[in-house]
Amino acid sequence: MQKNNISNSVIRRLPRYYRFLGELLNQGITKISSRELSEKMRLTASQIRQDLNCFGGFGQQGYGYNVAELRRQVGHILGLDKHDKIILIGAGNLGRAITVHIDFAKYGYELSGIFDSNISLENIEISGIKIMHTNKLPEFCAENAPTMAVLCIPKSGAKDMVKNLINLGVNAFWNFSHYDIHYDYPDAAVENVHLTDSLMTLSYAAKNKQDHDPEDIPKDFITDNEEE
Amino acid sequence: MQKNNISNSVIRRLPRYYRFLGELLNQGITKISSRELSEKMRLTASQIRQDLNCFGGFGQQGYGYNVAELRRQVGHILGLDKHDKIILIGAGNLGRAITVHIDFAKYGYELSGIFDSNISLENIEISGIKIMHTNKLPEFCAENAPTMAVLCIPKSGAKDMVKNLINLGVNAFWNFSHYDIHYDYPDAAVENVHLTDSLMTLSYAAKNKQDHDPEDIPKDFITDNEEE
DNA sequence: AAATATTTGTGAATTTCTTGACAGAATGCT
DNA sequence: AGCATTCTGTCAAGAAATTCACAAATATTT
Repeated sequence: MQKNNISNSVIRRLPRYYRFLGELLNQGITKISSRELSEKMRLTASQIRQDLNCFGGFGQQGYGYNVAELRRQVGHILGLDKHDKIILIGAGNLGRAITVHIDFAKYGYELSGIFDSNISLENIEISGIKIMHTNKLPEFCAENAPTMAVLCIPKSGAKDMVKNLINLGVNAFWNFSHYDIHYDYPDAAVENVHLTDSLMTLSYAAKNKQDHDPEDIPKDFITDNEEE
Repeated sequence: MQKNNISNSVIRRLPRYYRFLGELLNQGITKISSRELSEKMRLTASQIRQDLNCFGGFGQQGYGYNVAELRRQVGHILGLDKHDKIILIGAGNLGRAITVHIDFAKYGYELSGIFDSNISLENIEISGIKIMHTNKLPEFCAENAPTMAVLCIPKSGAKDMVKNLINLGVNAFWNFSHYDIHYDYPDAAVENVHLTDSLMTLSYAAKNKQDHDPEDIPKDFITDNEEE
């Protein structure tokens, strides 16, 4: 079904398709054409058709796309129907905010454990999950086999933690620390989040908005209409 | 100095350059060639030279780039030396985490106010800043003239809030809500943050890692070596 | 039932982005 | 001081991403 080399550009757009389709579904819209969707998402109809066709022909000529079915398909492509277990390491401000703010279940993950190396946090509950000390990780992973970890720890402790987790069978990392996992483990699936990059990009946009023309909004900034 | 049409691809790379240069500076490295930097950042030397030359010739043939000076220049391009005021709207979990976790001063912004519509949060302090009720916004903005706002509020209240803020002189938004500002205010500078997109992209990578070849890591995933 | 409207999937054209290659300039070694 | 080495800035080639254009298929109207 899936052509073997999907470009990164396409993959990065899939979550946005998924969100918009969810929104349409909430609004009770059952079918949509690439043209209509392109207007809502502010991109070209051609791009939408190209993107979707990397994975198969989900549409029907003369009709368009069935919203529910297309969303299900995109979700499947993204692996949102896997129902894997995920753990979170580091129950500081960021870790707690992510625990509360991100609805993991909505994206096919079960947040099954929260860990911190600070013994004084042990047994404190966040969103109904008790924080465990990191020395409980081997036991927990042997029992629950989580495949993904959210890293909300400082760079200093990250290297050892990743080594540990890799050995315990975790091979995907949502990495809010600034340690570069790929340098040591090129085979792990890694998504680095650098919120400050986003802030700096905004700073650039703000500066260049003030200075000159109120024209040419870079396309990536025109975006997003959504649920939640 | 700045050629008028800098592509979005280049702009999105600037924060990463800035981070790496900061790291080099911390390590006491005073000069670097595009080749050396390319090895550290895992991209081509040609791209680095091409990118930097969009903004001017910061290097010297036979020598390379002066790290401190280049970092200062990139910071200036990004507008990190503006020292504008920024406010944060919505003191929920996410808002509090951002307040504590993001070092705004490091990127040229002074977090000067935190606002929430929940009256019971009034006067609670986060990172030394007292939460104010949102009805204090007009007075506060008249006095302090913040130019940027971090939006940590639900989509439902976002539209009215943005309208308000625009009228109060705020024209840049770090938008964690899922309301699409650009639909109504095409001239505002907006950076939308969709953490769940990042999670879904990771899900895709994790799935396709398990399934087949341990080859072809998409280039965007190989990344980032950093301070903090 | 035929005619007209839509709308997809796809190959080709176009545009954008990245990489390669090298002249010219500065460095540092002997 | 001369010579080999390093390294930038830039132009041109190559690769990748996006858009255009249209045939084939379905839907809708008359």
